[in-house]
Amino acid sequence: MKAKITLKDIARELEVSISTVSKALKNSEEISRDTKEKIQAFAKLYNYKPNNIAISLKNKRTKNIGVVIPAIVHHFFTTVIRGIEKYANAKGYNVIVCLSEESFDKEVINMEMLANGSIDGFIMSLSSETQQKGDYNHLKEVTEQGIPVVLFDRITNEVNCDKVIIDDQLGAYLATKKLIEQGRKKIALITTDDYLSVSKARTQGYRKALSESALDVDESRILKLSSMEMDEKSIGDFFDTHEVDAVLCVNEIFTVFSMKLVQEKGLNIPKDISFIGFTDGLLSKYANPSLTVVAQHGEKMGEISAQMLIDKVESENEEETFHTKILEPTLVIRDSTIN
Amino acid sequence: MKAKITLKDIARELEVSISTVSKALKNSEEISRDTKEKIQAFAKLYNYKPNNIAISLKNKRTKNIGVVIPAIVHHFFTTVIRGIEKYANAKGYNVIVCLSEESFDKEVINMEMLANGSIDGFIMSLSSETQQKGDYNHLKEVTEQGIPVVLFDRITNEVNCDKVIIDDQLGAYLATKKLIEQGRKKIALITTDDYLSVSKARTQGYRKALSESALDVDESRILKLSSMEMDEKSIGDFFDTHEVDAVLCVNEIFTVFSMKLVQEKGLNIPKDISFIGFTDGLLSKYANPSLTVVAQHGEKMGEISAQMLIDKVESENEEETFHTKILEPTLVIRDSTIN
DNA sequence: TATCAACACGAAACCGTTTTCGTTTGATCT
DNA sequence: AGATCAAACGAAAACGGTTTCGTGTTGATA
Repeated sequence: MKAKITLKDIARELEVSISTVSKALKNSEEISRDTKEKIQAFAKLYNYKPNNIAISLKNKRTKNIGVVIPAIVHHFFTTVIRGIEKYANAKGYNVIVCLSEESFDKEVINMEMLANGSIDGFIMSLSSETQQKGDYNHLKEVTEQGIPVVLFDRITNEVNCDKVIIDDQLGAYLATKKLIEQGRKKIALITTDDYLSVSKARTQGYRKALSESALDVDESRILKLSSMEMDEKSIGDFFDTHEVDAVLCVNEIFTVFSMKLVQEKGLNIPKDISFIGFTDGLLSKYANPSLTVVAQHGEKMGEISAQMLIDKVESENEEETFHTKILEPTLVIRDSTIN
Repeated sequence: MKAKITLKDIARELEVSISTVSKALKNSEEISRDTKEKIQAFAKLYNYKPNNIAISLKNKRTKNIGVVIPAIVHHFFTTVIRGIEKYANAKGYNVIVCLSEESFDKEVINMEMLANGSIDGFIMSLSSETQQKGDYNHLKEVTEQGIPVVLFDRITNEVNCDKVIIDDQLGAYLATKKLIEQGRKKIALITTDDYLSVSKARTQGYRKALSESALDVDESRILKLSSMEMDEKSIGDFFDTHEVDAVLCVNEIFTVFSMKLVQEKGLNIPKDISFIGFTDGLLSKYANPSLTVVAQHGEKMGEISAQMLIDKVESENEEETFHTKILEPTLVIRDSTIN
């Protein structure tokens, strides 16, 4: 086991001072050619690499960014992470991932752990519990300490920071419009409670599209589930008691499960009933029939979030201007709607 | 913007020495009740939290663990991360995730970035390119520096470290046996090239089950795809030219895609043809019909990996004993096989 | 009254860098 | 010859903690 070599080791070995070694390795003009070559050769030979921790302490910059998300076993979030990684890595940053598991307390604990010097900034999507409570003090504390934060997807306007979202309302609007165009009249919406910022926006888009087409919004056709978790019973009951010819769901899982239910009732998709979901993931691509969805462009979202964060981190000026980037969702047409 | 407060700040404010503050905050017996109370109250008031970086530098322990995986947009890997996070967080560790994207070079770069003090140990699954090249020098260098490594799922025996795998051979064996029991005779295998450690083991299990049942291994029924990526054409060609009554696939995606193909040919699953896949993910659960799979217990795998790593990190002794933990796969029976 | 232990605290080293500010040479200029 | 200057290097502070070892004070004891 050969331990890591330090500047001090090189200095002792070559009988020069630590500062000389440090400067030589940075190719400083201060040091003579001879000495530099000697030191550099020695360093290469022993595979010297500066200690990141020491540099972080000195520079007060860690080159780490903290990502706090509610869950990782969700296709959308993994694509976002991928986008963040891609951009961050290219800029020499590492990504520390923490899961809040939709819990307010875990979100707070994770942020506190990271905020004490471990990271240069946060990229976050709020846990459902946080959005439900409406308590954003942990975020405010962090921003007041001067640590930049970028919120994506599940955001709040109560915190002063950069934000990246897709236009959820537009997404739902486009999807609903599409269904209307295809002659659907009884369009259901399966969503979650309004405390989730995204669900609220999507419901608005759905309502807007219906109103514009002079279709009544039949409240009984809106199923609001209490959480993002699957609730097979509620969805089953809904289809037992409601007759609809199209369904818009706020995620893939609700959609795929619903399709299975109506198929078991003998209905044909998309002849008898159409489906559109949110999130363009594996489930949509490989469902039978394959799913028409509102694509959220998670990877792009991740890249942009990382870019905004790193820009803030590396900018000298302390100006407090925050931007909200709104991405356009797109409709990916597959076989769960009429072509 | 209120900057973080340090020991020095407290010391100055309270007119004591830094060491006194440090000791007081650790409730040292050395400090009098009065002074301790005063310092602790002050620290609480100003929300003092020690700087992680400074502590890391002093202790030579970062409480970070590096996770390097080939991809994150795969259900199996996300479940593993979840397991790692769960255990690591409970032990006060943070998780730095790096993606190799199946690239040897990225794997090397990521490891080098982290190995210079950023982490206390690695949890890794090898990229396909690394397994193909068979070059494990980056791993050997790290272990020689005394940084503990735990390999999971995609492993190699050329590196001395702890390992966690599922018994892939047994998984494939159990699945194939199941198909044979149900009277299937013409069982296909859709896999990837043998350089992937898991694919190799699974192919062996498949062969073993067939041999034991006195069924010939018809090599033409084994489709080896060149990578983990979907190759729609190869799979399509395969089903066009081969008549089989059961299929075992090494992942969910191959399985679901194959099912779609044969359904389009008018075959009924599971009456005419059965399917079994690997990985118990969303795709399997919500496929139509739902998929019978070999569950890999990713979350458990993650937890065990984290446990093995942290045990090594926190153990005083430098003993070089390495263990390989083999998890038992289980068959999750759903509707793509006869019940 | 001298001695001594216990108490309460401070000085300083250390972790591994970076960086500023000397200091020592030898050469050049007047 | 003495002053000046640049080149080449070292000493030391700093980042924010922890920890060892001293040290001054106090009260009790002989």
